[in-house]
Amino acid sequence: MGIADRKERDKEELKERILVAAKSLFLERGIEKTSIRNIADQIEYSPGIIYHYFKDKNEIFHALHQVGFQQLIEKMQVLGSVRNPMERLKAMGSIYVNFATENPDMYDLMFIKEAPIEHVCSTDDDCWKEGGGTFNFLRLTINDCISAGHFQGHEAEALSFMIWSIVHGMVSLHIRKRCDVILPNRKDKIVTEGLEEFFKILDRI
Amino acid sequence: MGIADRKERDKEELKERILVAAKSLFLERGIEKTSIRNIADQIEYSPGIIYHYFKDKNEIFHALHQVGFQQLIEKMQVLGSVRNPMERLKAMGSIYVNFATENPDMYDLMFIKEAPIEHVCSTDDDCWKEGGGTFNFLRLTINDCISAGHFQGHEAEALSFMIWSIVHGMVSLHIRKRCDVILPNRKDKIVTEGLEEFFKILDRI
DNA sequence: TTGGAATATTAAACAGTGTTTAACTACATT
DNA sequence: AATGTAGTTAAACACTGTTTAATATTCCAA
Repeated sequence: MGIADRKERDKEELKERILVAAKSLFLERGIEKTSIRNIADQIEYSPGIIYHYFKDKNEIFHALHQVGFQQLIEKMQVLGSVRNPMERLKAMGSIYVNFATENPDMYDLMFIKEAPIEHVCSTDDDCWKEGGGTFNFLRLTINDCISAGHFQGHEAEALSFMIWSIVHGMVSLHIRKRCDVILPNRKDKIVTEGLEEFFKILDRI
Repeated sequence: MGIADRKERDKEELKERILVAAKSLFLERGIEKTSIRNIADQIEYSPGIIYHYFKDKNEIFHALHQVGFQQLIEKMQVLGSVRNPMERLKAMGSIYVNFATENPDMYDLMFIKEAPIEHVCSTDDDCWKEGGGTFNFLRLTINDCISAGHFQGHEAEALSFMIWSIVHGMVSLHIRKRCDVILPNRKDKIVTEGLEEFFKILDRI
């Protein structure tokens, strides 16, 4: 059935165009100021059409945030070549912080905004498998570190959560402008400098 | 001039009533779903009146977030009695995490939301002195720890920022529901458990 | 006590928002 | 050519923050 196939492709194509439009608008004006009507204007369709492809606005930004996770996971690929688990952990921290610094709006969407996670919570199938995969990778690395004799007396999962929180905390304070206002003179460097302080601690554990 | 005084008091009173209404609405439905009209309804005035007391919606929530800082700073008072700087640092972490867990919406407003900080940035007088005071208190404690021989080789300010980020990271991942979805089984305990992992590290430094 | 100035308050409008509905158009199949 | 279906739209609904001009209310001096 070639026609049904073509129709299917057309549907996918329009869905993709909606996503592309949503992404470009979102990256240049933020989530709040990207309206359904803006997106519709960009793709030259009427606003109503968007609801035939996405349940609501949250679903669009959930789809977008998945693109962000693909980017992040891809960046993490190089970690396979880092043998020493402690070095791997550090490299992971650097990649994470770099990703957030280079793609602040995407990071915001993935780890701070409520919109995409609300969509996950309301459709309870696979619970944030994108983010879950990333966290699992961290947990495995921590396990390797423990096997290599580091982090004695620690509990792997809670420790992984805490270490994730270190990098998340720094970049989210930066993204949500609490650095600008508390350390205005070193606001741009403070995240990487904070990361170095974290590395100093890792060097002794 | 008694009359002018009374007028001044009346103005202050209405401003206070706006704030009280805003706070109760905000705490039960969030910032986005608290509209100027809702607040006006609550105080039984027309919506326009609010703009005679506050420049815009951001200014209202900036005022509210200051109330939150007063609460936090008050909770921090007991720290004066903790002599050992490392113990003081730990106690500070516990207070911070408890505050965030008990007042998640207030914490969100103070450290995550964009609304109040945007107001700070647009009116550039005293740059977030509420938050600045809290951070300064942490910095002083860290200095005490360094004087007592801890954290050798570290740079005080960047270290303070990183340590702040540990607790902020944990509570903000929790508040913005990334714990629910990644560690659903231990979602409520994970923050205090993460804090314990942090304490374990402090015990060796 | 009354008139006028100043202040407080409001209704109405503006330009936008997400979302739903019923109507309409275009097209593949019979 | 007629029919059924899928794609698309215009219009409406109930909201939003904010500004405006008009209206009440209050105060003070004459």
